[in-house]
Amino acid sequence: MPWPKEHKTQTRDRVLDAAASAFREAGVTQVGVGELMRRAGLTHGGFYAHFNSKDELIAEALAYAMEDSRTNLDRLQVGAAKGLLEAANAYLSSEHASHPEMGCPIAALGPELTRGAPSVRQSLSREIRKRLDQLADLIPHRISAQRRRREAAGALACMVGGIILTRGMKQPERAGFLADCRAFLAEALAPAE
Amino acid sequence: MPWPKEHKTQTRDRVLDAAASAFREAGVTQVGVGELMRRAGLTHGGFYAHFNSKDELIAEALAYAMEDSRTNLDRLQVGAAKGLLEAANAYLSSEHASHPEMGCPIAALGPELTRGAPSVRQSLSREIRKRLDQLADLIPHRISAQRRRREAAGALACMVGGIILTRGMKQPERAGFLADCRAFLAEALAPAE
DNA sequence: TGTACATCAGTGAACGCGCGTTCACTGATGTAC
DNA sequence: TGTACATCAGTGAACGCGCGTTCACTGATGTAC
Repeated sequence: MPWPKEHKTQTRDRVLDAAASAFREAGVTQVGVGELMRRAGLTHGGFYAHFNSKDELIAEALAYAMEDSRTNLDRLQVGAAKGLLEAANAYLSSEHASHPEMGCPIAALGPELTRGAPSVRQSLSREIRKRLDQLADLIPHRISAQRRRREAAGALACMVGGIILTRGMKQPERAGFLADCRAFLAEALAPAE
Repeated sequence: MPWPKEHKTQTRDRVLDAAASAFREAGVTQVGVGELMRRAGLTHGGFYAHFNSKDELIAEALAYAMEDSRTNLDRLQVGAAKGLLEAANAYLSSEHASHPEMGCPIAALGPELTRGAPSVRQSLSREIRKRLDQLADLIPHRISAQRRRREAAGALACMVGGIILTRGMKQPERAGFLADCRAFLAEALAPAE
C-alpha cells in the first residue's frame, strides 16, 4: 500500500463535499465534473478513479447534502430541534433562503433530481422518506401515528415550498413571506402539541 | 405584407407552447432550442426571428405556462375555484403530480428558474406575486387582509412543496402523501372560512 | 385573369465552446532488502 | 541508514457530442400591373 490508507477516502470525501455545495448552489446540470475536481484541488481526469459516473456522484452527493443541511439547520437553533415547529422555524429562515449551498437539497434541487437517473431518483425517494420520519418523530408520541404522519407531511411540504418560493421572490418581499409561512405553520401545528 | 398578418404570431405562439410543455417536462437546461423548434414543426435556425435569446423565451414561457396550468387545474374541479381549499385540493392531485408538463411551472422548475438570467428571475417573482394574490382573493373578504395573505402564503408553500415531494417519491407512497397534505390543509384552513 | 415582383418566414451549414468519459502516462509514496 | 522497486492516485490530451447563436440563402406568399 504505497499511500496512506485513508488518503483515497479523504480525496473522495473532498469531491463529495465540493459536489454537495456546488450542486445546491448552481444546479446539478450546470456544474461539470471538471469544475468539481477543480474545487477539490484536482484535475478532471482523476474523477473516474472515485466514481463510476456523474450520476453516481449525484446520488451520493444528495445523501451527503441532506446530512450536511440537517447539521446546519440544527445549528441555526443552537442545539437539536425540540419539536416540529422549532425545526420548521429554523428551516423557514432568511439564512436558509439566502444560502442554498448549505441548505436543504430537496429545496435546492428537488425537481431537477426527479428528472435524473434511476439511481438518483432512488436516493431522492429514500431521503424524503427519512426526512418525513425524522419530522414525525419530533411530535410527541402520545399523538396518534396517523396524525403525526399527516403533520410531518404538511409541515415538510410547507417548508420545502416556502423556501423555494422565497428564493423566487425579490429581496424586499422575502422576509414577510417567510414570516407568513412560519405563522401559518405555528397556527396549523398548535392544537396538536 | 407577403404573408397573412397573424402567421408570424401563430408560429411564435406554437414555439412558446412547445417550450412551456417541454421545459416543465424535462427542465429548462435539458431542452435545447433545436428540440423546441422541432416540436413546433420548424428548424432551429428560425428561432432568432422570434426571440432574442433562449433566456427571453424562458421568461415568456414561464408566464405562458402559469396561465396554462391555471386553466388545467381549474378544469380538474370542473369550473373555477370556489375557495382556497378547493383550489389546493385540485393542485394537490395525483393528476397534477403525474403531469408536470401540464402543471404548475413553479413546482416543475422553481429552483432552476431562481438560478436563471435576471429577466427570468424577474418573470418568476412577478408570477409568484400574482399567484399569491389570486389565492388570497379566493378567501372571503370579511377575513382580514393580513390573515388572507398569511393563509395564501402557507397554502401555496404547502401546494408547491407537496407536489415536488410527491414527484420525488416512488409510486405506491405518492397517493397517501398527497392525501396527508390535503388533510393537513383542510384542517389548517378550516377555522378561517 | 395572368404574370413579374418585393417581402420576409423559415432553412441549414457553420462558429466556438464545454460537456462526460477514456486512457496512456507520470511521479509521489511506503516497503523490502 | 540508504537504495531499488512496485504500487496506484492523480494528470492531461483526446474522443464524440450537443449546445446557443449567426448568417447567407431559399422559396412561399400577397400585391401591383
